[in-house]
Amino acid sequence: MPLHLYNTLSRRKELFTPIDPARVTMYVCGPTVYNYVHIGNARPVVVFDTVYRLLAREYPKVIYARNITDVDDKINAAAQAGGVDISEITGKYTRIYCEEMAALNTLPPTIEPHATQHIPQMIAMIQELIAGGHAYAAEGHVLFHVPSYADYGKLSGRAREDMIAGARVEVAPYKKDPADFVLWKPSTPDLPGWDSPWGRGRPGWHIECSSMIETHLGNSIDIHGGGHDLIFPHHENELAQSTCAHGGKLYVKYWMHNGFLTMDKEKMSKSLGNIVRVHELLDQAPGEAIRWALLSAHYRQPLDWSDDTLTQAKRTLTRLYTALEQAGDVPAEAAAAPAGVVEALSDDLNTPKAMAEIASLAGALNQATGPAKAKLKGELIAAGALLGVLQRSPQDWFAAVGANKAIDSAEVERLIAARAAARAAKDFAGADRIRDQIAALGVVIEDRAGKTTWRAAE
RNA sequence: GGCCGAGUGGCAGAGUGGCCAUGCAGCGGAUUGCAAAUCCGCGUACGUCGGUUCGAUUCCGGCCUCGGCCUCCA
Repeated sequence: MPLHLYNTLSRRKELFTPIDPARVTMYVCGPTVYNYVHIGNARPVVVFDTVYRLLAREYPKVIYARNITDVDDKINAAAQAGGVDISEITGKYTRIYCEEMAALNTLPPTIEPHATQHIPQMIAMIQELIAGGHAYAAEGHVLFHVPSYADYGKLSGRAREDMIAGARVEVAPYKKDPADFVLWKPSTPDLPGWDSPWGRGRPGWHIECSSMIETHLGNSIDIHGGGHDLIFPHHENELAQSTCAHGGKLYVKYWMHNGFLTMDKEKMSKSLGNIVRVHELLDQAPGEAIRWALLSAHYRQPLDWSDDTLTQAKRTLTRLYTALEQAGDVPAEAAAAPAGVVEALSDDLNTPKAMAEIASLAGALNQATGPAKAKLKGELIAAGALLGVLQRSPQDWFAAVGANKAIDSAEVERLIAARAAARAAKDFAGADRIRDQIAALGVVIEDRAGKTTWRAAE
């Protein structure tokens, strides 16, 4: 089956046909860098990394941009609270973010544009919007005039009347229409700002993404992704301003939004304080296990996070790596990912189904003999590559699982040798006692093919 | 209030108008000195009430419960 993706705009799965097959473009909203990210923030990154892998398999050139928002009131607040320069905050957390995402086996995007490096482009776009009658300056602000775009509300499925009726925020006096949103706002001397035709100020949130997309990807792009909560107002506003700035040209062909990660069924968010940070989880499990856990539910479904989620992911990966390890006597044959896995992913990224296929593949590998074994091994690794897992040696995996435990490997080896001696002497009671000692160290041993191997227990 | 989504076996989580998801956990067996790993087998799962149908967890309608967005937010 050719690739189908669910489009938020049409509310249905659509056949994916790129605007230009020679240059497929995807943009995903990245983080505001003012603190460590939580596991919910990592979900879209892993999801769209998987989309990226799938696209790259099919198209020769895929340009994937993921931005860094490095100008924001929260950054200003963090800098002020710490008594440091803003760049210190953004630099630190950008670096940490990139490291953490890499630990989740996400490929680096083609481009990681920073908002502060696109101020002139933002100003230019705002000027075009003013010239086109879609925006106006007022009291140092520039606002997008929502009634100037007839299709406003189409993406989020909101009627104007409902929005006005539901408006809970006091409307700023300089707004011509309550729904108008900020493109540019004035800065005080102690805040970061740039000179502009409207005085010293800084950009509004939505214009950043529109501008970076225009700069790096073009007027029309294939896929725009992000979390569900970005549909309104962020993506709705982006859609309005970009479409208006480009004379009505198509802005995004496929809008994709991932569902939320919840904690006890409630949205994980910094404001609720129920967050689990990625760097904390990386102390508990390899990034690969976190990735597997994030992909274990379909991306549009909610995923409730618990300790058990991660434990199960670890166990499943251990089973898969064990299958690879047991096939260690044959080299992996160069193979393409099996059709079942590709089919599942092509159906709007059905990762749970792809995982089920991978599990059957591992089962088949465990039973295989002869040439089939090398082929299945290659297929399992190729399938894993599409999901961004199973790309290391089983030994590396077992070591990584035990990495957060202090295991004295020399002691383990000594005990294994002692047990081997006891077994050779048919002193099984003694051998079992030694095995209990080994287990007490948090180590599982396996006697296979005349050899004893060991790995860390979970 | 408006818009959107969800309710599947002990847990996680796909999917389908009639037959198997898959993984973890559990039980039984094979294998093993015993284990571990692996393999085989097992368990009357689809919120609720109606409707359509030869047949519905799957389609339609009502209801209940939960969550999200409407304000910064992945």
